Amino acid sequence: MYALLDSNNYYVSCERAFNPRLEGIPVGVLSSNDGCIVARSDEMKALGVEMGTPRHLLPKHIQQQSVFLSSNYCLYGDMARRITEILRMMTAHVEVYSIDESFCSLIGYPTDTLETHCRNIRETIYQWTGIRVSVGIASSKVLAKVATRAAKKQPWRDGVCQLETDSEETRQLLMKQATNDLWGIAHRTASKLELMGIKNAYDLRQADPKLIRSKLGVVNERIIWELRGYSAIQIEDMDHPRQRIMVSRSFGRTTGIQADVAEAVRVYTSRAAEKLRRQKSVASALLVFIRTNSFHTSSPQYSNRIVVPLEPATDDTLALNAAAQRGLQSIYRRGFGYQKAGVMLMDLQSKQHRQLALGEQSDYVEDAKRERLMGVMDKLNATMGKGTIKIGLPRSNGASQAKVNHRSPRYTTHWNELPIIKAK
DNA sequence: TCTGGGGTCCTAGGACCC
DNA sequence: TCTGGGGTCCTAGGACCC
Repeated sequence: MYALLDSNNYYVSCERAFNPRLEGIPVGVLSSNDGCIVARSDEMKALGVEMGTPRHLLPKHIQQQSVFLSSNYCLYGDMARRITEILRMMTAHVEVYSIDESFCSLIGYPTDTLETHCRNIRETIYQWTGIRVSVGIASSKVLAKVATRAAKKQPWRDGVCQLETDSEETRQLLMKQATNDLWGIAHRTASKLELMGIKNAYDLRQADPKLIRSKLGVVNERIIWELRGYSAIQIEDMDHPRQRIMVSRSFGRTTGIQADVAEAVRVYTSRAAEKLRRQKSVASALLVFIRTNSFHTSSPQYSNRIVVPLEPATDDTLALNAAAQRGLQSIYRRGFGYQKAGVMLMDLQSKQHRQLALGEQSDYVEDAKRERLMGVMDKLNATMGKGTIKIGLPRSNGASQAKVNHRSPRYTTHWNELPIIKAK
């Protein structure tokens, strides 16, 4: 059996845990550059605000009655770690699926105690972190998702819902759930299913797996088996080493200055390299891309990318940045207003098992020096704050710097941002 | 004026080989 | 007019997730 724990309106819940004044009013958390709404409180959902809406397109009356916050990933990430710790304490095995969702294996607990146990977990998380989670319990991940949805939507369940695979209750829920609300099925697949007469999750469960596989591929066939209660989907735990590492951002404002773009690429490459070293991998190739603002249709558009091979495979910020800058130079064109750049590290392998290139001679002395330098850089940046040590000349107020105008304090990770409470 | 970022897996089709 | 067949590997793009 699986339990899926899903935090309600996670980013908003984190903000509210530290700022009770945000309770009961529409709250939206914004994407980078304060552009789009990426998390909404129930009150904001009730106003009809859709996920991903650009903030500036919202009607005025909604803007006026709502509070908008820049995203504070430091805070959300730290709170997520605390929740995961609780889960590891209270269940046999935890697979972290995303920042606000984890699947827990409930092997070893008698079936009739599962719900009580999950209520305990839920209460503990609330007491220790102030975050409300919903819990769905079922024999497969897709059914657990369905259960979690019921736990959220049906108040009388009080946040926890356990589903038997073949019960009437489950059948009713599946019949009420449109296919495109199912995990793994979005509107493209849903419209294809509709043409085949499959409108809800129950229809899909009854469908012929072979037929679905031939028409829509193995991914959708697996969903049928999951709906029937068989476990058919494996997820990658978030802690597993990544196969690609990407860092990209929209700039705070568009720029036609090459140095601005070069700086962005340098900063993104450093970030990506840190992530690479943290998971103890090396990259054999790097992709750089740049693009103008595609929303400004009246301005000339340009977008390009290039893959730069890295030989030997490396995790060294300086080597990676040299490659990234070479790539950038070859695709940069003057006369455009750039809005976004990004760096992707590809063909990652474990550093330990790294293969030497043909004819490569490793320079142990030089390698060891670089290794130490990177180690010191990472350590300083980890203990003294991101960006304590950077490569290249420092520039301030560059165009690529993101706009962050409404960020809450990083309550749990930065002492100096704690609000000061004055004693009388 | 302001329009996110970072991932995964699967599939189809081309290149290439014998 | 005739124009093999089957396999592997790689890549780009589609679809989906939060």
